[in-house]
Amino acid sequence: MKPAQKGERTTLSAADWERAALDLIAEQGVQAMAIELLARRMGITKGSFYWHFSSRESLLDQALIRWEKHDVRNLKASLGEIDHPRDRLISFFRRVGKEKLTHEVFSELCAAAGHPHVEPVLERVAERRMKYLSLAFEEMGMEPDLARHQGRLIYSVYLGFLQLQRQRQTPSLSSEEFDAYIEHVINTLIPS
Amino acid sequence: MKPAQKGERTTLSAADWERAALDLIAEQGVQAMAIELLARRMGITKGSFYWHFSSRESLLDQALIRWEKHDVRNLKASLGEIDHPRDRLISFFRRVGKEKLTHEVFSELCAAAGHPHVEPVLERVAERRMKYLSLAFEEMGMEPDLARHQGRLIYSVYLGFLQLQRQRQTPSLSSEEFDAYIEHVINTLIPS
DNA sequence: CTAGATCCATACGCGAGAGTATGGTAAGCC
DNA sequence: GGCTTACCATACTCTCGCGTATGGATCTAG
Repeated sequence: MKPAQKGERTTLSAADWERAALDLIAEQGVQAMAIELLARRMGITKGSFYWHFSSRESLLDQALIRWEKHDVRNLKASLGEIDHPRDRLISFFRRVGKEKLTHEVFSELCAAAGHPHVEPVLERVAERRMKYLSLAFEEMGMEPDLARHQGRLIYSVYLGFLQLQRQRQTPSLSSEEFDAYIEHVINTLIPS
Repeated sequence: MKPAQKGERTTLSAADWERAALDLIAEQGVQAMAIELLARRMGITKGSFYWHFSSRESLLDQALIRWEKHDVRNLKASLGEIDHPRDRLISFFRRVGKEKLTHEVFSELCAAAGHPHVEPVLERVAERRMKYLSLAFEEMGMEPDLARHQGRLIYSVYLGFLQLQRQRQTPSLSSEEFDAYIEHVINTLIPS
């Protein structure tokens, strides 16, 4: 057969399923990740799926692992390279809106906390992120306990923002209202 | 028949179904609110349900209305009576952990944002609460714009805290760690 | 050229949960 | 006592989504 033209059939890999799964999760949430729907989207059938994966849960696990790795890289990239801790914290907030897919997935994962396979992921991710944030505050001269609290606080603000976003109650992501709010958050929570 | 003894059968009302529904939502989330499960819990069958309600969605709607009313009363009671705005804001945070059922329901509703019947409720509730919060900041002498931002900010902190709670990542609700954190939040976000 | 491995299609079985159809029982009029 | 109405039980139908069974097609090795 022709080995890969327009919509030509080329053989799929497990990674393809995982990526498609993450796309669907980003759009409609964890619980909507149905394998037959995925199959239709990829122009294929279930038969393929159960060759690559043993069950729906296993796909979910693999997809989550993939996502988490990506998230770790993101964290290191966007926070690890900046040396001044204040800029690091600011960049953490500015990061909202960029890395769209990764972020939308995360938002849906938050909504699916409680799911046994999702919870541990969220736990690890939150732990990592809060550590990074707290560390930055320490480097700015805060005592460890204070820095830890401040890290948790600022991460909560971030999570709350995501929640409001899910409810369509954040000022549209690139308006002056939005910028003003971010400015306010930074001034309030990040010491100069 | 004896009109109401121990586990005696007495005729059920729509309100009973709504209360049971809210209980179930608090425990297992919106999507787990299945009518046959509810029926089993109440020692009854579906036949009853479809006499009182036309569909599952209509039960959900009624239950949400009931919850929202309750929440409005709560807000007015716990914030309206306190005259000093600073205490009002502090009480808003201390309120977490009290009013257990109402709070657990809210948490699950947040997780179910995106559901067409839930979203508008969350929207209204958030609007009301943020207004209340902003108003308190205004009364403390903030300019309106700043107060609005601060209201949104503190509400976000609250939402983020709920999210962490769903992930079992908050210091156990009555430890000194918890108190210290709350103290920190208050000191950081509420001017004296 | 042929046998095995790879990858996918088709057609089932099955349980959960919504909604329907219909009949039964108890209570209150007339 | 018969009739109506309120309330509930039983027994279905239907859909959705997971998982399985099985066979067909293509590719690669020997």
